[in-house]
Amino acid sequence: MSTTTRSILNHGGNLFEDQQYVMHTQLGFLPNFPANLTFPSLGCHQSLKGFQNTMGSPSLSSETASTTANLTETLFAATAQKPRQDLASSFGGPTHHLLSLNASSVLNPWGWGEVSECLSSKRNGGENGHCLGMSAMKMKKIKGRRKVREPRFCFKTMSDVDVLDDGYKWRKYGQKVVKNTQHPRSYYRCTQDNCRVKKRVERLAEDPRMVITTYEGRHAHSPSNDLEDSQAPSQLTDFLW
DNA sequence: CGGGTTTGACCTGCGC
DNA sequence: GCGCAGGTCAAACCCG
Repeated sequence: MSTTTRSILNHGGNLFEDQQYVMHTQLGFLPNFPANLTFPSLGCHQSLKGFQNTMGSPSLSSETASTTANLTETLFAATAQKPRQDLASSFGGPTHHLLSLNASSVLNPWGWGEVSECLSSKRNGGENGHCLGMSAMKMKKIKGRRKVREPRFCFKTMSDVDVLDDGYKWRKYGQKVVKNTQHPRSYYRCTQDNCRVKKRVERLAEDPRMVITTYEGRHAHSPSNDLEDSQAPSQLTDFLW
């Protein structure tokens, strides 16, 4: 067991479950996920940056705990779900942080503007120095043509495995070496019929330990059997490196 | 044999 | 129009 894994287990031991919950929450995997996805102003990119900090740190400092609390806040806000007490306490974050969301945050739509901001961090001098997929300018043009695109969500995860088990079954349909990167980008599609959700997986050039996952679209089905399988103990270990 | 992966070719959009 | 780069296709291949 890695140091990171021990760290996670020492801080509640429920991180996988919560991470899975997080992913499901973000991507519309939950059956009651609102049709109009909303995110508070914290934004996906910053949220998962906080998550990454938590995952990557050998021990949870007050700062990362606070960040994680914000992240949790964000994610619960997205679905207006009741926050999990165990998660809040495990991260050392005051529970009231999770409950202090105002309605405007919940109702604040996470539109293309924020997606663009997230994806164009390189162009805008973002600290991560990588651009996930389409540039802001490109998307602007597409938007101008009213070309409808599925919502996208991106996040970083420190992992040895490229493809994180999110409860769904994916089929790889392409791989491409992106310019100025050492690692190829892989393209996946959901294998479910009538489900057009796609995801891209690549590793961060600056830190190959970090996996960048970008989801596009929303599942029109539940994880069902796949999710049950993914929650088997053996696969939990795989997921948590 | 069916399902998944690999990989070169092809398509599309954008900048010049 | 051309070249470049990202994204997708699909035939070949692999594996259980």
